[in-house]
Amino acid sequence: MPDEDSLPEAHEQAARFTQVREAHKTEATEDYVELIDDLIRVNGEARLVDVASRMGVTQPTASKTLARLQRDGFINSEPYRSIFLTDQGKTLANESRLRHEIVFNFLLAIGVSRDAAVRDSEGMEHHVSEETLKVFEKVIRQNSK
Amino acid sequence: MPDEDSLPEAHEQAARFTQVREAHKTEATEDYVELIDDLIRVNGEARLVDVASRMGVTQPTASKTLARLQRDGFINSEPYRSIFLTDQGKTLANESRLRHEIVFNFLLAIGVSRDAAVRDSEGMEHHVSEETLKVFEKVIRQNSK
DNA sequence: CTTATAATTTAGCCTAGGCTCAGTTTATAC
DNA sequence: GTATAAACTGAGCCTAGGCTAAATTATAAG
Repeated sequence: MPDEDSLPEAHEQAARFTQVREAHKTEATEDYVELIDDLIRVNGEARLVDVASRMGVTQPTASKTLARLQRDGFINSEPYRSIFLTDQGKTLANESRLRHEIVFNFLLAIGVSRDAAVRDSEGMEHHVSEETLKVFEKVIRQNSK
Repeated sequence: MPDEDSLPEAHEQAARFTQVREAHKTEATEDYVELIDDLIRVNGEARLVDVASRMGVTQPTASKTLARLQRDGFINSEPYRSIFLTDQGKTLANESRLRHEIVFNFLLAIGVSRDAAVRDSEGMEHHVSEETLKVFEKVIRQNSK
């Protein structure tokens, strides 16, 4: 039961929520470039139809999001053609994949089932700070010995 | 380097992203009721001005969100008066607080600093499944021995 | 080589959640 | 008890990210 002292300072609490909102803004971008990178590796190219079906959205929704990614310099694509990552997009995709893998392997390491780890790492990866990520890596290393 | 087999089935991958999007929809609601509950405990009442400053948004933004929470049955409030949680709101606030505390204590238990734990638990709490939460609790118990 | 199908885009609509600026209501201070 | 300040609301705008329906372009089949 919290008492008077139990509330953090308003501006600190506000800063945290603001930070979470910032993270949300980049989530879609990260998820899309990560997926596009996967599709290129595995299929040789990334097509909108696959992006849409794997993101679980309709094609017009994927199309609109991809237009934003292009506007912001993460991808390149000609109308009706397949999608390419820019250097900026590749960098973000690599960072996202690494982070995703660390969170996933960490969950496995502490005993979470493969299924839940797959599901939870998708949402968690965007909200883990560098510091926490380092701790996750340490736990993974300890467990693999 | 992924090969042909490395992509999950499209419908499974889609289901995960859809699930994360669902979680996002309830995030704001959970954060607001949790905060309102805290304010009532500590201050005796929850006022919009405090909700806004602690969420890090302007008063009109908080006002609009609170209108939605009222529409959806989580809070009650008369115009220009303070905010009360409905039973549904209280239930959600309790669940959110519990979940938040588990994630926070788990991060501390594995060696994350207090500051980072405070920050990361805010974003992570909405993306941790029941199964993973149980594992987190187990780790907390092991560490407190 | 034409026709049918599949992929992509465009247009238009919706909700959530940000914002500013202006107005109204409530509380506070003389 | 009235003036000022603080709290709250309302109007209107923006972006992101969902959707459907319809048009366009590219591809495949005969």
